[in-house]
Amino acid sequence: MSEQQLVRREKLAKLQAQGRDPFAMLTWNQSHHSVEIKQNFEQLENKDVSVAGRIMSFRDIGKAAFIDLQDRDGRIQLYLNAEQLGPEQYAEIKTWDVGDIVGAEGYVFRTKRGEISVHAKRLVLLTKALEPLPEKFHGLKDPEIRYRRRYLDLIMSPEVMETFKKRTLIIRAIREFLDNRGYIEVETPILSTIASGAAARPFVTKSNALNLQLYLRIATELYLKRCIVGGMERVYDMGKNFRNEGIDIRHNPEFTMIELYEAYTDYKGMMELCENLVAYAAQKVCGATKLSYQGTEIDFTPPWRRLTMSDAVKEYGGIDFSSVRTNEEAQALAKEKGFEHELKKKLKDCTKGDILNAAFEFYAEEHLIQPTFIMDYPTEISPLTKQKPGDPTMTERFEAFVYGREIGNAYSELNDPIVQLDRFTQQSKERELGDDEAYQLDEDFVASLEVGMPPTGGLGIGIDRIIMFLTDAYSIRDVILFPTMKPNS
RNA sequence: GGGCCGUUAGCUCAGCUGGUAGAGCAGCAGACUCUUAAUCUGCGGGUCGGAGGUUCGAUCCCUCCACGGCUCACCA
Repeated sequence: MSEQQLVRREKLAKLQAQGRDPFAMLTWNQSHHSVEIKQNFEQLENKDVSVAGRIMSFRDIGKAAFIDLQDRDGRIQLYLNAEQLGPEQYAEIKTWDVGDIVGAEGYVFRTKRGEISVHAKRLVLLTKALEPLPEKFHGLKDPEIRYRRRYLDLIMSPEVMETFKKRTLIIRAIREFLDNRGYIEVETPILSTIASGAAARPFVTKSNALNLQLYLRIATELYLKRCIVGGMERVYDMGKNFRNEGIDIRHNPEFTMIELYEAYTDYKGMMELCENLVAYAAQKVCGATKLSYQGTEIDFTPPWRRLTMSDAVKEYGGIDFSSVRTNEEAQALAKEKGFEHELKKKLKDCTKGDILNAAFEFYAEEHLIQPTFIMDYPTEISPLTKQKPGDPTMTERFEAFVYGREIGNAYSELNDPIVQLDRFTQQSKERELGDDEAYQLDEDFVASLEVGMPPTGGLGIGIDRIIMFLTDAYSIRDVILFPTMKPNS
């Protein structure tokens, strides 16, 4: 234990010995918060207020002192005067430390230097901090401590507090947007015997009661579609998904996703919904639909650009896939252009669709800075999507890209149970070819389609990624309060 | 998983060519009745991430390990 921690424990022990244990304090009535006092100074001047918060700095100038008190919203200065507080209480207050949590009553005034402050008449130590705070000027820099001990980060960095407040507002705005359109929010299982609905490795866990291996969900899709079958018409689930994959600046093993499904519309309906939903949240929380992200202006104002995958590859890679007829032709093209290393399977096992998708990722993705819908994905990589009328090799699917990153994925939902079963069978073959992320067959889901699912549009949006754009966050860890970390010892 | 970088006082950081460590803030003691990175005087505080190795001698050089950051791969 550090010298400073020992000193604080001694101070605590002394208070406890005097029967004034700060940890025995129960309540404090906060009549006002810091920022509120500053904003309503004219009405509050000379009026009594009661505030509470953490001591962030203590400037002792002899028989007077100034405390910067930090609460939920910001800081307010307290003015302390030895004469008014009495020598005994004033002497005790001088033993309090930066980091301690106090309540203060007094009247609002402006100091000679113009700082709106509370002239304290009564101060109470509500909690003793036994550990000193990070340095007041430089703040907390060490990224490891910031993520592991986020509470320190929140105390020391107002912009971090701001980001997480915005996170809540963004999520609230999204719910509001959907609720206004007649959507029902539902909760689908996190624990399931089959992890399906997306291409990702799941986390595995075990039920003791059922003596059964279970998976944490990787998507909510198949359950939400069951809700559509059940007649809910418009549903969404916003919550955590879990994918047992790599961790980087855009990926955390647990992340927040919204999936929504709307009967009697298709992927074009979802396109409008997607751009309007994001624009709504941006307008509501940031006050604008044109935002700066990492120094680049991003314009979320609808309508967003629409481009087919094939056209994107033509535009950014100069390759015209519309003239490619066979898998063999596509394989030769991949080899010739030198992007066959982008393929996840052996070249000879790749279809034209696999190769088109790889070409898209290789040539086009990074250029999609402004919000763009990439439409019409190959059937073989879209096992839950309806085919395009007149072209069974392609599906009615889009992904939304911003700043070269995928933020959303949507389909005209496949509702033909016979075709769906066939697609799952294809996925099983992919699994046999070594793709351990191929979609797993969910028999009850297919059975639900046999009961009949109306034509439906569905959309999934990565909430953390939206929040990154709306808060100008560089890393996904900056928008997740407690990102996944290894234990540190 | 690969590559690069980092880990020194509670925090932010210095530390040269190898001679067992410094500053600022914070802390402690004192002065100061309008300060706001308050100021002034004095003092204390270190398993230099861990384990080995080289060396007369290692914070420094080498190896391994741990954790973290960036990046590539993986990943919607």
